Amino acid sequence: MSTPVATPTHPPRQRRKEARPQELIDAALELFAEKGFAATRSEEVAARAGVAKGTLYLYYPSKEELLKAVISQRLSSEIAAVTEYARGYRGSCDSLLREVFTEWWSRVFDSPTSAVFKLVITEVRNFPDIAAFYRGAVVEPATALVGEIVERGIRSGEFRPIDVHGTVMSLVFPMIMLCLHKHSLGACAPATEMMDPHGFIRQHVDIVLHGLRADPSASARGVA
Amino acid sequence: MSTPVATPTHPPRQRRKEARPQELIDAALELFAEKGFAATRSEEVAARAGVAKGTLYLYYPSKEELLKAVISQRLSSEIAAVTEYARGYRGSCDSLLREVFTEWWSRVFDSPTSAVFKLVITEVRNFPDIAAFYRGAVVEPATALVGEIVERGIRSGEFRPIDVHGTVMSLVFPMIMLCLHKHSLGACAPATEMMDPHGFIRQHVDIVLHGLRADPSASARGVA
Amino acid sequence: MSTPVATPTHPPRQRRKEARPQELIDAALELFAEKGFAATRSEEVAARAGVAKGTLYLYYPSKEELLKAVISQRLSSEIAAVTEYARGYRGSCDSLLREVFTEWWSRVFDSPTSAVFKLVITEVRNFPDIAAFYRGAVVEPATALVGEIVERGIRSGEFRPIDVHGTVMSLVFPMIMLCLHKHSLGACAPATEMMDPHGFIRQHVDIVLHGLRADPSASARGVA
Amino acid sequence: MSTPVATPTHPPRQRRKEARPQELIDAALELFAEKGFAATRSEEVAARAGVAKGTLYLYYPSKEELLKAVISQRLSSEIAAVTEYARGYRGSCDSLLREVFTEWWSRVFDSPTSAVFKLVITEVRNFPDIAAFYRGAVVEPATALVGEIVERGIRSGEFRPIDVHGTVMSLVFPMIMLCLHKHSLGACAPATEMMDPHGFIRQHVDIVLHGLRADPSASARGVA
DNA sequence: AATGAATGAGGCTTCATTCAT
DNA sequence: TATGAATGAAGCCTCATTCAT
Repeated sequence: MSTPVATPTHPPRQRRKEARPQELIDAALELFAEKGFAATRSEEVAARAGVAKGTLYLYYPSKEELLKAVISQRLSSEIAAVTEYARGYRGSCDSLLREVFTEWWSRVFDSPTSAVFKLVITEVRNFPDIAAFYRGAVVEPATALVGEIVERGIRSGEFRPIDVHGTVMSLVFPMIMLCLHKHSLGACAPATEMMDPHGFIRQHVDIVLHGLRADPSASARGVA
Repeated sequence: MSTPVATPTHPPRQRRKEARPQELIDAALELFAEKGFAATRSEEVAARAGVAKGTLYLYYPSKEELLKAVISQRLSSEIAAVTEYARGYRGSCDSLLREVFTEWWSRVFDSPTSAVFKLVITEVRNFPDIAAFYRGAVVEPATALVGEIVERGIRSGEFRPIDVHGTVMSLVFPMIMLCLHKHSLGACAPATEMMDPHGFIRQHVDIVLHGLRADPSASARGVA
Repeated sequence: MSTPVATPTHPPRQRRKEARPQELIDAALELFAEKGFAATRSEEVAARAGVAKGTLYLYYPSKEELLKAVISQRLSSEIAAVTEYARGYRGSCDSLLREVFTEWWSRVFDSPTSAVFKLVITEVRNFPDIAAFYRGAVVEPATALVGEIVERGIRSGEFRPIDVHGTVMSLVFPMIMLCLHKHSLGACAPATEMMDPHGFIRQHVDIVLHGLRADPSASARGVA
Repeated sequence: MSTPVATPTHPPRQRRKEARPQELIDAALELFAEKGFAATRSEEVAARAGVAKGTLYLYYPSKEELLKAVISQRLSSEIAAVTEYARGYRGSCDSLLREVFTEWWSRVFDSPTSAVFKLVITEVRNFPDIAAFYRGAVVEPATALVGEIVERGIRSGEFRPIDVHGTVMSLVFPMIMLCLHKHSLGACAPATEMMDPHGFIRQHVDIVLHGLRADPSASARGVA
């Protein structure tokens, strides 16, 4: 029995102009990825960010603009970071690819960024702006980065000659799928949690790189 | 593949009511996959199926029941067909897996079924019923089918010892990703259409099976 | 004590597709003129027209379009009718003007049309479309009609030479003011109802026409 | 009419708080007359007065109180001034009326006061307080002032016997209409600006007074 | 006294669903 | 059985007002 108060107690107002945009984006990413953009009410986003309905609109002029901010904010920085990471690496393409994917995976899977993939898959068709942005800021740089390494490996004879773009997708697609899974079926209650995702990715990269290796006997024959 | 003239086109006036449910499901799958469940108006579904708004409700009691019908209808039959296809196959696990995936892929990618994956990814979290159904009717049988073949390959020494479940995912995930892509980014206008999907899948399965082989030189011998 | 009914009794639905638009326009005119466009809730309009909120939007796509329909619907027809009425009249300009204004006034003042003037005055600045329409469909034809009669009277020597456009306004403005008054101060409760409006207009036209007459002595001198 | 350089412009930093209420009222009158009370945001009023949103509420407890202040502030003083002006005038009623209306018109039309009429017309029905105030402080004194002059003219034989109240309206209504016009249609862009308003009013008063004269030939003699 | 971030009631509009025809 | 007019709950967004700074 708490002391009954007649006056409707307003939650204490906080002025936090600087922090709000990020808090709203974080809340929105969670909810949009969980329920979809259309099924998320803007009031829910505000509530999860700890503000009132109207406050959201002080920072983003509409729910749609919020969506665009959510998507553009997370991804570009990750790609840039990994590209930087790969620059100037010395060693075999095999080990560089292992490094790159391990790095990327560690940044993405356990972070909220993993949810962005679901959001993009789900919403591009409704918001063409997003398609253009995602292609230019994510798909192209990432494809270029990995594609160049694979290409180098083929030219050096480390990998057998094979379609480069397809190889990139063979490497990357399962990682994205795992992100999607995490935010869809994987988030549904009574799941026998599918193996350790980090272990899976390590094994997946290993299998693919194994499958890329130039056939030693063939190359032996070719060299001989 | 198309039967040019023979299809018995029923005159539109006497389209019999037995065809309606399937027409509604087809229309709904297209639209739900394109725009998402929440963003699709039930009137649009009716319109695409060629009936009036009210008619939809004579066949499905609510938009949500329609969604469940859409998802449950397409997938179970495919899995059953492929399982049947694999039963009693004689030959190497490598070639069986190539057969199975080729068969499955040819059934799924170019058919409306490819859209179901996007729908499931998008909507499971909002409709827990769907998660249960999808796990039981799709994930488990499919995983079991492929997993058993891989396991057999390992036991027979054809494949190197490796985590089975992970291997299944390495094989399957890119195929699902390609279905998702087809209905999201891939459907957005100015796309350099990513390679031929059938070619990609053939190469992907090849790379992975290559990476699974117990002894490269042995396989080289086998191939040679 | 009426029989209590548990089920929420829905008012009987009526299908009246043909009659709705006019009913909605009539309701909207009353309310917009009474409270102003911005202060009228679209639900009130619907309620006064005897339909539910959503029904309004089956006939007009937005509150603003409803406003435009309200304004354009009433006025054009009145002007046309009066112009028709004046065509082919034979007699003095003085008596023609009396006829025209009596006719116009009898059509407008006691009908809902009187409210349109308030609406136009109030809302033109917010909706430039309305200004263009009103000028073209009302101001210009009406000014032309009356102006031509006055001009004829001047040329024939029946009226003294005087600015024509100003004269038209001297005649018309009090009539419009009376319409405005009827829907503003005049509608506020404890009013000593200002004289009979019809009597006032008759006297006003009489005074102005009196004031327009060519000075008999002057013209006598001029003629002599 | 403008005093070019002499106006003591206060440095904006030390604009003293005594000026604020008038600045707010001026800003509010402009905006309320332009867009209507309901369609004007209180933040706009504050901005036009050069203060922040919150500051408005330090001077007026609500938007509605601000409206009442706007209306009551402007008009009473004008009436008083003109009444004073008319008191003790010696000469014909005809010339007194010309004087009075010229004086009143020169005070009102080119000043912000002209906007008050639109505001009253628009908002009385929503705010009954305003009706009472306006009747008592404006309509009655003004009617009384003009009515008495007309009455005197009739009793003295200068004007023909005619309904006094109606005559007052015949004189005054076009002036108010012109004020309304200035703030509605007249403010909409591509207007062939209707004649000079001052010229129009002079002619209008002339026509009406002409129409009031007891005997045209007598007046002809007077003029001649 | 002044500011402007924050609040939340309230209005416009959409759309799943119902039901008279 | 099929239709589509009608309904009203619910979501997006605005803005008068409050209050921490």
